[in-house]
Amino acid sequence: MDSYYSINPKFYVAVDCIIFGFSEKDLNLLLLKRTFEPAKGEWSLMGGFVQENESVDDAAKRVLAELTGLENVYMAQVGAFGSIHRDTGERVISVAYYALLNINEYDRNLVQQHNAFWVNIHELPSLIFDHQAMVEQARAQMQQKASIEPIGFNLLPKLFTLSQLQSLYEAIYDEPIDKRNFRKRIADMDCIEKTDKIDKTGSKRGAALYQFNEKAYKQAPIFKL
Amino acid sequence: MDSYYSINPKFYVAVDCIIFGFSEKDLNLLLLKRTFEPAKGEWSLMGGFVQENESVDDAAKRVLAELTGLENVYMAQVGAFGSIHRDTGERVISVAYYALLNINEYDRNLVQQHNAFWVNIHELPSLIFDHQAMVEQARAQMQQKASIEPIGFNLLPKLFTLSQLQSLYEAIYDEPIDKRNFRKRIADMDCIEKTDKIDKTGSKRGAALYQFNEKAYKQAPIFKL
DNA sequence: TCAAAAGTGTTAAGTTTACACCCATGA
DNA sequence: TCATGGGTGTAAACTTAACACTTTTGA
Repeated sequence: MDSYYSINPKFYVAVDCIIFGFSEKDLNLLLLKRTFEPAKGEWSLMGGFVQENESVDDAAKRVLAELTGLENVYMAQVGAFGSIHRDTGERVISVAYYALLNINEYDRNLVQQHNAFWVNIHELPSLIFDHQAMVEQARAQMQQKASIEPIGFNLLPKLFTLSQLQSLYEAIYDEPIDKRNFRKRIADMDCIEKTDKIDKTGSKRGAALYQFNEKAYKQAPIFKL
Repeated sequence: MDSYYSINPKFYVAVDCIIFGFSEKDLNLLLLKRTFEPAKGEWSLMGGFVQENESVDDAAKRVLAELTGLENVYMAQVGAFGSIHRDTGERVISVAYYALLNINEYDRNLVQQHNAFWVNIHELPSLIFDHQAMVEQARAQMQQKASIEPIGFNLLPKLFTLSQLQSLYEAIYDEPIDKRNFRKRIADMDCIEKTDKIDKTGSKRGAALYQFNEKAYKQAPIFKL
């Protein structure tokens, strides 16, 4: 049944991952200092080629797992990048995805093997090809989505303090947030609930630990930060 | 220089177009009743395969022009659709785009040759493959974008009445808008300006014709509807 | 003369912003 | 005892939403 299609050309299709982590009150990206061609020695996103036996989404998940050892990570598609000469080698059409993960949970060995490093989002190096455009679009889309859907929690531990959550959103929006107004908004959302646990590591007094309640969110999918 | 890539498979890459028009107070899509395989006889979006000598964006423009005869049409990418069996023939990865055009300006002959028809968005037939998902995503993205960027004007003639503009936004949001509140918001935007022309076709009294001022928008890119 | 669309302001409700002090504790 | 981060409420500014009548004119 290939008769309708076979006059058309075929292309390499890649996926590239914009991997966000949150640490030290800033967003970070997991980037490769390439030890392989093309563009050996330069910085790039983690990427890989789509294979026959996987969907494009699955390819992105596989590539992320190859670098981090993680599965079931939150990912969202940024879009397709299809300029003719975007890859300096051969023509490759790439689909970019961003991933949000807890920066304390990944496979250090794999990351080291790939010569990958967490880089503060305010100190990004030049990236190969159109990877900078991918990062910019990912950042804008993630920011937009984080304001109306509870995706930010993927960047935090299961239990977190309100100060941590506030710092996270300050990093996402890249602007300061008023503490009292922030806490008022949190209090209005049923899906963020206080636990009886206390974090003593961040302050002398100790801060209440909160968690995101998935079920409560599904019952009342209200989220605005 | 293909040595790094050649172990990887290649794929057909297609583009599919969600073509929006505005008529009779409703959004419409330009759809094909297919006269060709695969899925002959069924309804689908206009699509085509990416070629070697064009970017993916350019392929989308070309495919749109093949059907409508139009160039310089507003288009935005919806995203890549890459399930393994999304196309029932061979594996095809498709990138969807939506287009916004003035429903009075297109090449009737080309459209007829392709057996394409404008269909009210509330009366869409079943579509092949994952085209319905493409339409839903396109609709959501267009709605979101139309609220913060002046893309809606692409669906109207250069000169339009405020009633037309209001009907358009009611169609985009699929909900009624208060006339006085709407006109107040328009009055606050420098980029929408009254001309000295009057439309006499829509009412006995006649209505002032307005136009979008691109330069004014660039100087003060403020838009909220 | 009347039907049909154009045009026009005000008020109440709700949302957002700005802002400062006391608390608990470990060092 | 004091430095550090945790925790709390109110009032003003702004934005949004609700609402009804007069005007013009061609049929």
